[in-house]
Amino acid sequence: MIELSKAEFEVLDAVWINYPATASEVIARLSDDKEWHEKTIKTLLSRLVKKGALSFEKQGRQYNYTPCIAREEYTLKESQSFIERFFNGHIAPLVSGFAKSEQLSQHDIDELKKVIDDWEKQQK
Amino acid sequence: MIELSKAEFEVLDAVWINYPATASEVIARLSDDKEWHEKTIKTLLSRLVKKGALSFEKQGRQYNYTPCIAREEYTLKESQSFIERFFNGHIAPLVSGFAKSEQLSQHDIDELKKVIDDWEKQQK
DNA sequence: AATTTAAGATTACACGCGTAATCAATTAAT
DNA sequence: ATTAATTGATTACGCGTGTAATCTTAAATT
Repeated sequence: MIELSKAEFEVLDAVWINYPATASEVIARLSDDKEWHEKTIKTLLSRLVKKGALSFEKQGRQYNYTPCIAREEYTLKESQSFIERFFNGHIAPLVSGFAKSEQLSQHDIDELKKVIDDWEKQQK
Repeated sequence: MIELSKAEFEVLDAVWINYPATASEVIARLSDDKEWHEKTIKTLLSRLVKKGALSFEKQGRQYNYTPCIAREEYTLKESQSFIERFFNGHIAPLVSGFAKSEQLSQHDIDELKKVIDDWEKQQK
């Protein structure tokens, strides 16, 4: 599995919004939430390329970056390893923890029900 | 929030099994799964103390370590920040990702249903 | 009493990460 | 044609982490 740092993921996340994307586009997308220096973001883009999370094509003197993995794929892998580490591979205890600490809204519950519904339909 | 590294968490996890626990007990508990050197584990115990995750009492020349936080409390915080980072604070998409990739067993579904049931009962 | 052992304290060290600054080269502007 | 600006490449640097080795001191053994 490609291992990304927190900051690297956030940059990749900005590319996922819409790609291919140039460095300046990524910098623009991040400028609202982050106080990162332009140079910092470019460093992170390079590291993402080096790690195989981004590819690029030259367009004049700029690069057009494209993710090498889908967001869903990456977050699934991360979720698996998270749940493995903290809950021995079982997802229910995580949800249960949220429930106990009153972190769940009716909306969350509805969404969860739908997930379960869909799962059961698909079983048949 | 106390920030623990992966290795630190695994050592703390071995203390949570049963405490107070001496260094040798922790080392013994970890020896099955891990190839860690005894010195490595002691380093991690010290770092956990320094970070305020463990406290200890002297017992002769040994220390008796006790966690300063409950496992549930720690994993809840970690889960929150994980779900915030990857799923914008919503838990259902995580579960949904598992479902789509066929990571859910009937048993998981049953447990999730129970969590939902309990939540709804408690709402009334 | 002297010596060995063992526990925790201190030190070590390379690598990844956050956070840029500087360098080199090419394009845009004058 | 020069010069200025901008892009990606390279270099920097302190801190955390994984992974111990060495040091110090007190207890256990002989």
